[in-house]
Amino acid sequence: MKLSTKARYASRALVDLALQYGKDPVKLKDISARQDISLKYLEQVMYPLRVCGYVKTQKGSKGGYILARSPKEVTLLEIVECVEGSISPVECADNPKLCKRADCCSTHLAWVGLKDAIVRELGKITLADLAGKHLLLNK
Amino acid sequence: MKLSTKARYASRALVDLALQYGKDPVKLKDISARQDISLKYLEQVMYPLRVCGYVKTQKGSKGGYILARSPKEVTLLEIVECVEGSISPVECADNPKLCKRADCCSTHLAWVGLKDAIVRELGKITLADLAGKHLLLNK
DNA sequence: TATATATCCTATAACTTTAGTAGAAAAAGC
DNA sequence: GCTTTTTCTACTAAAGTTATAGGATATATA
Repeated sequence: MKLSTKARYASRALVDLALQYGKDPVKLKDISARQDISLKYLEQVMYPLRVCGYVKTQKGSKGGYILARSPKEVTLLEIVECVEGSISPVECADNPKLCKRADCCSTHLAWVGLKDAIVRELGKITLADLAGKHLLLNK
Repeated sequence: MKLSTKARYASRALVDLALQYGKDPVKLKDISARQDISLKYLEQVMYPLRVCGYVKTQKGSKGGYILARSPKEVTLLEIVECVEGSISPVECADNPKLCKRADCCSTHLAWVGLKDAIVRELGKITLADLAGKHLLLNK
């Protein structure tokens, strides 16, 4: 039940971008330095976030990344699911047809409940929340 | 954020045992057949559950496994943690010292919240709940 | 006491995922 | 044209997952 480093790095990178929201594009090199994440790896982490529309990019000199949506509108749930795929702890919670026992299996119900709890928790945390907390912790 | 098959198999095996609670020892061979889990793999899954004291065993002919505690007292959280280790989605939620950023990192707080949500959800589901649901679903 | 049965324990192997490196192409600003 | 930065693909090493296999040990019963 571990979160991948990709999901953790993506979350930290987007909080970093949220703190610069409305300003000039942010170079990955800078995020890489601030967050202690390899630039080359960070590039790969950002890729799906751009495809999903969470960030926009500008190439070349003076280029970089900017948040494509308001920090208030982006939740951790979206970020994690964009990078990792479904947050569901078991395949059958997303698609009961994958398991022939799903309709008579009491643990199936429990895993669905677990998934719902995770979705509720991550779905209520926005980048704006995290950016605000960051400012509190680092003032 | 996937649950391992070991955790899922362990849960199903213990629900199976809960349904026979108070009766004779149950052979792994029977659980294996009912649950469609390889006998040899199931042996490995059960091993930590015995070490943690969730099941007792009797060797030899007429032997098998029995639940060592009342189904009402055993939660999914305990089962998953026994088999997988900590349920925490990130190492730093269990031990902040593992990450030097922990005390100034807003995502750290979010992951701790996520862990708490998971612990709350799995901690409230007992084997008795699951056995009861099983009987409802299969009557 | 011999036999059948079941658990116990360790080793190993195939497969998948994770985490990261590398390099070159493409675009943009100066 | 040069520098900077993103873009895209390929590759690799290490770790984790999901099993299978075989023999040792213990127990009930004939």
